[in-house]
Amino acid sequence: METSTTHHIVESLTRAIVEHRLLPGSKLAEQKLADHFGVSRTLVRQALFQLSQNRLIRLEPARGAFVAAPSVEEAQQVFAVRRMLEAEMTRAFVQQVTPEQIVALKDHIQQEREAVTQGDITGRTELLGDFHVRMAELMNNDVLAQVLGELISRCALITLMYQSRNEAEHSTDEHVALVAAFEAKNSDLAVRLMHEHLLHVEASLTFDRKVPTHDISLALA
Amino acid sequence: METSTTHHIVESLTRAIVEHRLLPGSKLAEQKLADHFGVSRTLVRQALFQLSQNRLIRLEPARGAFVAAPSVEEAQQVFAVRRMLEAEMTRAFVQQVTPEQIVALKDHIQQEREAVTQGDITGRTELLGDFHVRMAELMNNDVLAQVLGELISRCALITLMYQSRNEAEHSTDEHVALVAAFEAKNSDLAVRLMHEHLLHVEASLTFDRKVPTHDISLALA
DNA sequence: GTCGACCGAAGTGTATACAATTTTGCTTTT
DNA sequence: AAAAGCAAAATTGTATACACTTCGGTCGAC
Repeated sequence: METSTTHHIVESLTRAIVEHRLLPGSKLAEQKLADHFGVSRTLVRQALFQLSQNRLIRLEPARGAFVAAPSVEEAQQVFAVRRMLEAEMTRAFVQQVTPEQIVALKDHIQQEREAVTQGDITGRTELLGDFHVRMAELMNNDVLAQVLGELISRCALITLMYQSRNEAEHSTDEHVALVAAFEAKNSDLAVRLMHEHLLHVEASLTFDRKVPTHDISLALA
Repeated sequence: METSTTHHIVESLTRAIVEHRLLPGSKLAEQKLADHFGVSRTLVRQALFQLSQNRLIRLEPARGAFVAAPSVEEAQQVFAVRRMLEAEMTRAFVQQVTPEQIVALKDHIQQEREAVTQGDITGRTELLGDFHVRMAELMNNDVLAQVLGELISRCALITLMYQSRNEAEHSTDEHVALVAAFEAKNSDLAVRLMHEHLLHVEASLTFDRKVPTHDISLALA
């Protein structure tokens, strides 16, 4: 099972959703997607099912697939889980940090800066999330990396739905401060910085505007 | 999408795997399952794909589906993530605990005791894991409950692969101690107890025996 | 006698055909 | 004119057919 064709469709749709080329609430008709990718509905259905597991789309019985529109409550819950998980991840990270890991994270931050200066919004958002996944990977804990990756993938859609002011530089600065705390092996400081960092990211989202956005956007699309 | 038939197949296979009626490494042939459930391969394939997302089975391209055999490393990683996540979950739980929640957890522990005295091994294992999910549900955080539920579902297979000595009573006792700490609103104590509890559960597994168990068990089955 | 290649059986991967449900637009009725 | 009902079109759900890969075994060569 698990062919590369299906994976390609998933990747393509994921990018389209995260890059906001497909707006939340949009219908994803199977035959149209099949025609577009030049495959049968079978493979499209596999891809849609996989995307529904990632919470990027919603499947309604006998109605079809729609781009997900995470509610404010769900967004806040995702961030609450991230704060719980990443606080302790940070503590464990500092306890076993190596100079090579510091270098790897500093490299990553450099990539973030380049994306910011080049105005690459999509790549920037992705890199900012990847910083956290990279930490998990550097700890050699695949399970942690996977779980965190799923959470952050859900955050990507949330961020793109609710983000208001430009906050990329701020996030990168906080990443720099985090790495400094890692380097100093100051785990209490690192945990606190991580906790505050995630609070800042959540706070930068504009939950206040009344958003049945997806219904309207469906009409516009 | 998402019919109830597929869900029924998933449930049935899940029970069979968790109850060890299907041993790790066993092949799950699509046509045989289709005949058994009286449906076409289409629905079986959907179910198998869903089970692979839950990490209960492994899909090998052009080879088929096999009951998963989590490695020792993966088991340890899952427990490491649980410790990170549940430590902070516990802290948050104590901060917002209500008398009703305490009652709910005590009720749950009573159920655990009944399963233990009745020798209901499967129900007992499930209830011991559900205690942790119940905490997440009581916090009104669906995302947390879902993420934790997935981790604990993976633990179920791990536990059944590696568990050695009878540890159910011990776990229930530790749940009692946890609830006592919740009731006293002693978050530091609760966090420490939860951390140690998970260490105990992991320590009760026998990672030492050399386990290419799944190959052998395939031969036996 | 052992190793290797080929052939058949079995099983998976994909496409297509058919059934069931929903959606849509028109007709009819009030 | 608005609403309810009905029928046709479109879309999803399921089954089946066919192509391709893998697995087992036998036959043949060395």
